[in-house]
Amino acid sequence: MKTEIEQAIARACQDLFDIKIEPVLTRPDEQFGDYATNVALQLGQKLGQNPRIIAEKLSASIKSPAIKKTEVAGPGFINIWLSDESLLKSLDQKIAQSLKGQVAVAEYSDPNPFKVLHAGHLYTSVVGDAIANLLETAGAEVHRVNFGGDVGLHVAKSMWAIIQKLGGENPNELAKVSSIERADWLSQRYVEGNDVYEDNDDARRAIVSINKRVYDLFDSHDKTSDFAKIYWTCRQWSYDYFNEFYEQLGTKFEKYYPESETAPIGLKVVKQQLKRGVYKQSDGAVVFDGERYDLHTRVFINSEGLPTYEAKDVGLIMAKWQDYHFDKSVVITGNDIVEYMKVVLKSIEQFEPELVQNTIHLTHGMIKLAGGTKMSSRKGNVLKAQDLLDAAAKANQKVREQSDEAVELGAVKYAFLKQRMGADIIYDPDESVSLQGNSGPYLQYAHARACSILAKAKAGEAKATDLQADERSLTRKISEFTEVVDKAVDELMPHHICTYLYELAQTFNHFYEKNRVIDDKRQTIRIKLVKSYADVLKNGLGLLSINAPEKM
RNA sequence: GCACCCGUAGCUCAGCUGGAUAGAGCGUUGGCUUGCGGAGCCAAAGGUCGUGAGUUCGAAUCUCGCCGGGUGUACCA
Repeated sequence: MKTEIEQAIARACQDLFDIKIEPVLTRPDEQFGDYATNVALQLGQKLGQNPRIIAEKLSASIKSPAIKKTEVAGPGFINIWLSDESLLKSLDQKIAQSLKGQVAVAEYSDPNPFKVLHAGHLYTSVVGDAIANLLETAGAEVHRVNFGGDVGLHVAKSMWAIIQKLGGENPNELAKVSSIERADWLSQRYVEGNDVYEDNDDARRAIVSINKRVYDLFDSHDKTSDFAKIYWTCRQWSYDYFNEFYEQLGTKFEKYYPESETAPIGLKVVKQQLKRGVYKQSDGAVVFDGERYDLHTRVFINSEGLPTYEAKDVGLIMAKWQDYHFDKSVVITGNDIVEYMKVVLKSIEQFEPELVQNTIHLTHGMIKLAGGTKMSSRKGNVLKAQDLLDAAAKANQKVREQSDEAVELGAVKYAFLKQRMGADIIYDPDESVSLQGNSGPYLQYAHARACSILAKAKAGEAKATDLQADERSLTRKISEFTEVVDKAVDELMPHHICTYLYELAQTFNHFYEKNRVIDDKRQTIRIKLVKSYADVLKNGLGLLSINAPEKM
């Protein structure tokens, strides 16, 4: 519908002024019609003529069967009203398959084995999943992947503390940790290891040596020594814990890229490109000279010959490229590594420009709890993923006096998703579960309510081609859905969906307040609208991976 | 020091490829009320869009300076 009108405007411009233009259609205030365009204002500048006069001429010559009338307003806007019939027809529009045939990779969450999942992981898991959904709904073949450090200093710190706790390298002692305790038990060990690393020289030396031993496990394919048994068992515990978490959230990864896999790839690639002059030696390390591009210079291989995070990331990116040859790769991380990522990508651009061109790095801010409540674990101020979910459950318990996982999860997800990604998020549990206001549960309830209406009335054949004012407003709003999805896909910004769904629910509630549906003489058309409304709510929430129950 | 991000109503945020009176929610104040799920609806109050310039017919939106906050800046991730 939208493109049809855009074409009609483009034709009129061509005929009248012999100018090729791609008109931009916006959805204005309802009083200004269904669509509006400012082409006349743009043309006015180009042609040096009064935009209002241009608008008048254009307005008279835009021809499309879908249009009921056009009007010139303000400095030269052309406002366009669709016929009721075509507005109704637009309810059946499908989401544009703008990414059909494309392969997309979405990498998000990226937790480190042996460590606890914090609020940032929860956030990127939720948003990443929604973004992957957007790519999927636009027709792309989407691969969800995850990255994490199963080797490195943090693992060595954990391993040191684990061995202390077990009274030596006694893998059999691990059996004493029950399965439900494992995740907490591991994160405790990391905290202990991290503490001694800072305070105790002997322990630090021991940890450094453990770090090497962990890398050696991979080189020697050791799965059977006592040390190896401890490592592999605990590593698996971590992955079990992650998978359980993702299952709870309703997201699923096709593949994990552990650092143990990407490190050798990165090392190899960086060494190859060192010969070609992309990277260079400096103070015994291998660096990329970012300063030539107004970026930082960063170390990719340290002076001991070990790959840094930079090289591991090169390995990761190359592995994804080899595995998928993607048209689009989306990486979602915190915004603290934005400068870092620019350097890594700039270096790769020197030898795989197409890969970098197809890569999009999206970043988010910190997740904080409203009211400044310190949910600090014993070390530092990390807000854990579970703390946040617990806070939602507690808040929900308080208002509804019962727990409902679909509602709590919907509340958290929506609270994260409704905000444009980029800046810090202040999460307010009470507000998120609240049944009034712009919240997930509000929309879930709105959907359940619509379903309840539909359950009471049979949908008939709706033949009406004219609409009453409130019906028209609702229809107009529902018909915006596919355009909003297009925009969200285009920008990879799920919050557009949230904003829209909330406005839609408000529009519906406004309609429903004054207009009877069941047992009204306009029942058939109204039921059709309620059905479309419920479908859009369900589909929209679905794009956000939020459940839309029929009853609450 | 330099670089990047952020600064819109009391609070939390939309709006940012420049366009018509800057919009929501929460909170505050007032109204609707035996309802097809009132978990709703209507209304009011509340804004120098951090600040000062510039570009433009037109700036919350683009450019520059300044102020405030955050992050990053060579062998951590």
